[in-house]
Amino acid sequence: MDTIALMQQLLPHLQNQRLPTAAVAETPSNLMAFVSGTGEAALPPEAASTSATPSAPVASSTNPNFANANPTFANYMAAVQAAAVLQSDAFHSAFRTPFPQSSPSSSQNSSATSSDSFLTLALSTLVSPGDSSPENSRDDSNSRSTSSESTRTGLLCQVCSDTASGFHYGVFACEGCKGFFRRSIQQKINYRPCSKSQQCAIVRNNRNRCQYCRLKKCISVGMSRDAVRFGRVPKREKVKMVEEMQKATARSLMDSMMVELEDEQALSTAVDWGFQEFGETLKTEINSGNVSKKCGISVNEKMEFLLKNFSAVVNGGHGTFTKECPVKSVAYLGLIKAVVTFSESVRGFMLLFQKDRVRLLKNSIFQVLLLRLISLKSDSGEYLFNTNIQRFPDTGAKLNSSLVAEFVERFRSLKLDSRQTALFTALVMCQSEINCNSAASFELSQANLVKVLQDKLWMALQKTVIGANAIDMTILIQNLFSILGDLKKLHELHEQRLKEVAFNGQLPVIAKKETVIEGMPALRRALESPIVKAPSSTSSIGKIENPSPPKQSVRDRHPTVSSLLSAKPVVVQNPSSPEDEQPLNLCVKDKVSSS
Amino acid sequence: MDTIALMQQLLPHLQNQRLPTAAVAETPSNLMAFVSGTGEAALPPEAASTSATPSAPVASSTNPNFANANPTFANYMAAVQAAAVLQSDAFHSAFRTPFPQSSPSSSQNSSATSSDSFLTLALSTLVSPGDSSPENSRDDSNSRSTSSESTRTGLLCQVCSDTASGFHYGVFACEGCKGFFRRSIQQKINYRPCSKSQQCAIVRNNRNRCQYCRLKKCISVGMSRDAVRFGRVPKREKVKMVEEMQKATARSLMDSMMVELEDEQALSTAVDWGFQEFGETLKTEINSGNVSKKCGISVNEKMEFLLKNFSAVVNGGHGTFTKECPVKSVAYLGLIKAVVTFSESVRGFMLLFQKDRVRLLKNSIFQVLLLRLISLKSDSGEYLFNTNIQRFPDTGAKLNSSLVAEFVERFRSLKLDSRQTALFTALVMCQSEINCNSAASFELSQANLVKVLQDKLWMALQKTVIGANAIDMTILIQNLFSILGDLKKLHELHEQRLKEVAFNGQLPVIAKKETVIEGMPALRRALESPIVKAPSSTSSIGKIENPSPPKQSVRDRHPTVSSLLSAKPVVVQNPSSPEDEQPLNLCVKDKVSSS
DNA sequence: CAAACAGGTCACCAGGTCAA
DNA sequence: TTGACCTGGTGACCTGTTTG
Ligand SMILES: [Zn+2]
Ligand SMILES: [Zn+2]
Ligand SMILES: [Zn+2]
Ligand SMILES: [Zn+2]
Repeated sequence: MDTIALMQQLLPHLQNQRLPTAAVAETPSNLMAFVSGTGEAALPPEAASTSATPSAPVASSTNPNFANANPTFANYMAAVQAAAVLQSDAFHSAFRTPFPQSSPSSSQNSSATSSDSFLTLALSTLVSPGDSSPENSRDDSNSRSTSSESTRTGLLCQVCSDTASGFHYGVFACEGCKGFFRRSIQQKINYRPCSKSQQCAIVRNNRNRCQYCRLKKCISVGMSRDAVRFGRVPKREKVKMVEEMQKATARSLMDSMMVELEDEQALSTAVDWGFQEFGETLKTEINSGNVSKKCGISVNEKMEFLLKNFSAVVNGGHGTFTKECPVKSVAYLGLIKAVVTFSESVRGFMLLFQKDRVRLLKNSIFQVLLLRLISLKSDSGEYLFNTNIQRFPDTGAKLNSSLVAEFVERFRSLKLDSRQTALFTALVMCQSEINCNSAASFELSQANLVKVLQDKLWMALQKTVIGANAIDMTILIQNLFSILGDLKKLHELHEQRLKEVAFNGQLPVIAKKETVIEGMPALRRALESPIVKAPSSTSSIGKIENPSPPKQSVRDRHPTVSSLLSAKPVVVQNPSSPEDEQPLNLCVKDKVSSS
Repeated sequence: MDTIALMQQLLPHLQNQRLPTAAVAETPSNLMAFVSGTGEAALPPEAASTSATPSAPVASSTNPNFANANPTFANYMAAVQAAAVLQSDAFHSAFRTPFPQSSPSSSQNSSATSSDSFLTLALSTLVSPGDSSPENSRDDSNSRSTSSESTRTGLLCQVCSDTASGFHYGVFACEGCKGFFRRSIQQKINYRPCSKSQQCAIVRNNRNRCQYCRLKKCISVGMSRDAVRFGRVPKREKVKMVEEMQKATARSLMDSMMVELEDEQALSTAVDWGFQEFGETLKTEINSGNVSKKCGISVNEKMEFLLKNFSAVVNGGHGTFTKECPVKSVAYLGLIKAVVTFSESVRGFMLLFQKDRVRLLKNSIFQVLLLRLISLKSDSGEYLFNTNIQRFPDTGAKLNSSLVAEFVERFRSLKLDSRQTALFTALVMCQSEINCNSAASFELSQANLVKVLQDKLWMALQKTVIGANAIDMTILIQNLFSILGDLKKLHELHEQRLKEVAFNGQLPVIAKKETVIEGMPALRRALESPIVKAPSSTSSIGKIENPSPPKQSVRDRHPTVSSLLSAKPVVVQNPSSPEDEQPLNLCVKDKVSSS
């Protein structure tokens, strides 16, 4: 099965992991049903649509998570699941627990369709489950009962948050801190007094970097030679142990994040490396033909094809709406994997729970891909992705493509270097939740963690633009975030719309545009804002062909497409007056033709 | 010091006894003492051996590569043990537990005498030690003992594929890459961004050519300051590591084997070539007088002499039992060397570990020699080796010789051409372990390799007999394997018996024949099977002169001499009815005379 | 006893050094 | 600048001792 082969190619790091037979045993019928339907995935949309009715109950009965998925989509789930079973150990955690948040977030998300499970599933499979809550150390059958028993209580070292081996010198401590403290008090060593204000956070990863602060932490948590406790411990301290553990867990996560983000230089460098790595992977993926099997077309066309179909393919789970080249969702797995890999290069990101990482990625993958694509350069330094607004023939794609082209122009006008682009992309990824109204569903600790990460990334990005027009740059960059969020929404909506059109056989695109935008409150608000002045022109929104309503009033507290695109796509000359009257450029065709 | 580290791994118990830690007070001086001892290890072995800690340097001086260069019996045990250390990737655990079995195969082998050391030693010497576990990539200019010894751990630098010195910054890395990465993160170095597309391959030879790509590779393989691991490696990880290493080794070995055997045509051609070379060498060897110094006798007589005495000479390690012409064992070294050379012409055979090659050759050398001898042809196309059943004067040799004659007749009736004979011989060589009950002692990876090699040879051989009587040929060839195995056993037993006779000065050959066969369960079963019907004739086995007990019953599950020789020596007309009543032809004289 | 911890042990590694 | 070697640790296990 070529799907398996593809997965094997895409997931080399999972190759050497053992087969998760337990997981297979857990959901045998489930998998069988899925696998049996895999073959249909290769069928063109027409054939798949004919079998929609009979196979729909099958899909819903096999897995409740995909209840309202269309049949073709179920086939893709099958392919991915089968491949995941074969390849991934992460399949355990991805499927052992009920699916993280397949329906709640998407249902809350106003613009999200109910069939984005392919992306969710792919991300859940590809995003390594290594977060802090589950123990990654104990997975094998350790024969020793004593050590595993004490370890399994989950006690953490009060000094470094590593797994504690017991109660040493009056506190729960790991073997390392125990030995360190013993050595420290045996030979009365005076450590060098710490170069950085004696306030190093001590976690497992960095506990050996500052002996001074480590000993300080040891003493501060109460380690003492006098506090030794011998003999068997009565079970009266169980409760206290658990409390300590949980407190230590929360603290250790934030400490780890702080430590991880301590070195701003390292953060930037790592992101930069990851972004370049991402670019290489992307080039390879595009050239490999997974995206588009049409061999004759250029790289630029392939990229456009990729972007144009990404949401439809990934969310819809079937081929593109055009008949020219049906693309399977699995073909995009390599792209998803590349994004996941890039996310892992963002220091601190891996400290988040897998659930949150998946959500962030799900909300930002289109933007991240777009940013990486439009910043790709050839060896000679020229952009590989060149927008041509007139390229897309069908009217439906015009709005979307034009917006993309607009964004590309604006983005490139910033002339960000490699590092800045990488940081910006990372920031887009970590801020993607902001544009969704499901932000409240973040639990507190994780929200704090994400906030810290965002702040640090933003700080790092800001420091790269110190200079003459730093303020202008900052404002422009901020604007770009909003543009991106709306672009993503528009893109998804658009693709969904076009899909419907393709199925219905009609092309009421222009007439329906109003409806499309209706489903998107923020965007609608942005679109309506210039019309506040002229409410009579509300109906003219549909007539995209000639929309030049003068933008007015101050920038919205939540700047959106309309207000942002109204700015000149070149470096803003006068950033203090962004309210300049500008035409609304939702349809850029007019603008291009006029300018 | 790598020597110390290696020896510590190999001999942890010695290490424990050696360090006089009880006398030393506390850690710093303790460490100093230990380290100072380490410093001495850097001295050459001669100097170090005079010091207080001589064990490790002495052990290191017994480098197996030099130890087995001199094939004397005194060095034999050392060579085998050292070779075992060299061969086995799992030598860690092998020494941790009491050494499994120094030579289980030879002791388990029922027919092997305790004095087959000459053959083993000769093979160990002649078989080139170049197996796959040592690194073939490093052939240039590294005369350092340290690198070659630490190579034995089998760990390579994940950055440059040089020999890794340990687990540095989260990955296995060499000293060079470790230092490079340390320097890179200490001083925040920004290397010049690589002139050629940032895709330099980083290997040992060119790792200093592009710092940019080297650092990139370091990061991409996961080097990080956060990933450092201090202290002793946990047991589980070490075991896992060794497993991974073995798996990787096995996988690469299997890959190499597959590649080696990919071209079936080349395989056949090479074997054919080698077999012909083998024949030429054999002719030269026989004519040289090494085999028999009696100059007057014919070539045919020399061949018979060779065969007749081969086992005795080679296994016994002294001259023949006859006083007429004492032949030293070393005279047969040329033959053994010829066989070894032939084995090297079998593609893929050199990929096996030396240990296994030696074992295979030891078990098959007689058959291989026999096959080569009986298929030797003069320039005019006539067989050089002609059996004459009446030729052997002493009664003891008759059984053996008769069986050989029978086999020759049967084998030649197949009318195999040169290539087929060569393939058959190679197959015999690679399948020789099948007939031994020590097959279970093969470690898995090597057994798999041998199996692949066997399958490929068998496939190549089968493809040469496509045609009318392909099935018959196949069956006949399969039978020949079993005949050969039993022939070898009989031969060895016989020679051993004769040796005893020679020492005792008696000739109770016929009377003892029963006893001889008693020591060989499989053969005894075969011999007794026809006698089940007539148990009274058990004693008549000794009377080889007139043994025609009717063969009956079905073929044994392990076809042996009796059942196989009972088939007609011509092409089987009716292979579906092998149970046909046939006379037992252990002594072929009767049969030959009757037919 | 068995559980649990202080202390010891020694297989390991980061960082420094210095000749090439 | 590189990397083989050295120094100064580090921490996973082990051993001996102290308690319920
Ligand atoms: Zn700790
Ligand atoms: Zn500090
Ligand atoms: Zn290296
Ligand atoms: Zn380079």
